[in-house]
Amino acid sequence: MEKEPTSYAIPVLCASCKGRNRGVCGALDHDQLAELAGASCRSAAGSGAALLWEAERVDNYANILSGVVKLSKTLSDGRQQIVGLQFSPDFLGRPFRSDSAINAQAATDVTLCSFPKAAVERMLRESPELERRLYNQALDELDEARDWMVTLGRKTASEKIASLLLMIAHHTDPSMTKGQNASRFDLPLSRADIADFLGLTVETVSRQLTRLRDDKVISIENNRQIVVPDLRRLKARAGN
Amino acid sequence: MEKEPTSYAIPVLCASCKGRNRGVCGALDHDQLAELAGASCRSAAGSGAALLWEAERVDNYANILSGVVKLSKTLSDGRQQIVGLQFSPDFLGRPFRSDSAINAQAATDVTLCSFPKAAVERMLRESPELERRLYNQALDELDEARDWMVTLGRKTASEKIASLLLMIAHHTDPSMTKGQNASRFDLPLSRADIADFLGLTVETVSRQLTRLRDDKVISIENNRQIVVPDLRRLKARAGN
DNA sequence: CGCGGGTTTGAATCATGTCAAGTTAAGTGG
DNA sequence: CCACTTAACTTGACATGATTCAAACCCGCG
Repeated sequence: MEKEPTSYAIPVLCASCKGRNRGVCGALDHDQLAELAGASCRSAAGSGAALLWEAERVDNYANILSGVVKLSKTLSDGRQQIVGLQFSPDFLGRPFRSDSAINAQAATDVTLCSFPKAAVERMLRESPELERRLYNQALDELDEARDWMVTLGRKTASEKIASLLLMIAHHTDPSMTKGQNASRFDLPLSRADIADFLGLTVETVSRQLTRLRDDKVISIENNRQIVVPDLRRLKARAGN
Repeated sequence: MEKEPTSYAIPVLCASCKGRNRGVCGALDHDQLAELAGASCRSAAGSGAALLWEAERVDNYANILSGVVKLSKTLSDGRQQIVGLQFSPDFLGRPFRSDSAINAQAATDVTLCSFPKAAVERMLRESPELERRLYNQALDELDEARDWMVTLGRKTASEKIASLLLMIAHHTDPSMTKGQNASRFDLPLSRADIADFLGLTVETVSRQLTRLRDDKVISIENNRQIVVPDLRRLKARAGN
């Protein structure tokens, strides 16, 4: 395919982009897409890479094209809490504030499409449709955060683990959208990450996972691959 | 003051309204304000009153004019978790979704200014400035929810209590905006509410409060009135 | 005065954390 | 291909912070 000089063409990069219609880019018309694509920059980050760190103000936003990003906060004495996971095609970054005191780190290998802050903020002012999408993502993240507050505050360790497995399944197993009753997926998180997400220790995470395995609710392959033969049984363990 | 027939007048109700410039109404011009005011309706609710309940779809949004509203979620077996507090002039309601599965209940006596859903949503489409404000409120609530995730997941009982006291002070003690080092305020929550907010039991809440009192970090008058002679000492107990 | 809701206090129990020791799996270099 | 290293994970024994259950307390109110 040739690069079209006119602004009506979909930019080359975007044409093949999985985020083109999902995610925020779906809100843009051809002109806007071209403008943003011109300033955009694809990048890959290996598992564990820091994407944005505490006070260190980065002046980029990004779309997540693939992989999983963990958002976390740390207390001064080192205790850590993961406060959210982001999946493709989520938008990464906190508009209107440069100091969100939140860390973003690649949980798995990740590919991003990043934009300079200024470009996004200009478009935000021009396109209510773009702002609407971001607003909706924020509302969804708020709903998720509140769901996790319930999990963190009121569920037992094993309920927490079950809830997390369900959440990961929903976000990463494509067969979950259909009414399937079984699921298979890779854990994007290490045991330590899971502990930091659920407010537990690695040891408890490990114990509860093996308990779920011993009870035949899940089976574990290669430490990271989870198979759920009967989602209802897992849901029953999640305590909602 | 006479009611002005022209749309350039500030509606009577709004003229004396504390939420006029703060909160979302500040985003509206005279016309819009007049339109919304015409459909609006003030109401008072006593402490404990349900403002919106689970599936029960209410078709109103509201501004909180005074008092404190608690947002909570409940598990099927009755365990409850408060997932947020709202203060004047916060906007109450979840745009774009009628089934947020969240409960809103008056924590104290509350006065509201409520609007029909349809009116707000129409204005939302017409006024990017209004949407911007709501977007910003959502982002702020998201930041707060994530802060609480850290508190719920990684702090000890006494750190949780100290953190809550600081948060309440910030929101309800007007002297907190200045660099004051002391504070005095009323707890808008019962011990049971505090427990539901912090993922504890009433007993632990009580024990930790008396421990803070015995250690002279706070003093408690009438069970609800808290005096903090030295905010730095309280902050030191909050574990950030 | 007694009643009832909210709160405090005490003693026993339990879930989860802590500490320490294995085990597994994946390199890495000889 | 085999030691050797290292990080991630699991398992066990013990300690402890928070819950549970029970009782007492406080205070406004009929």
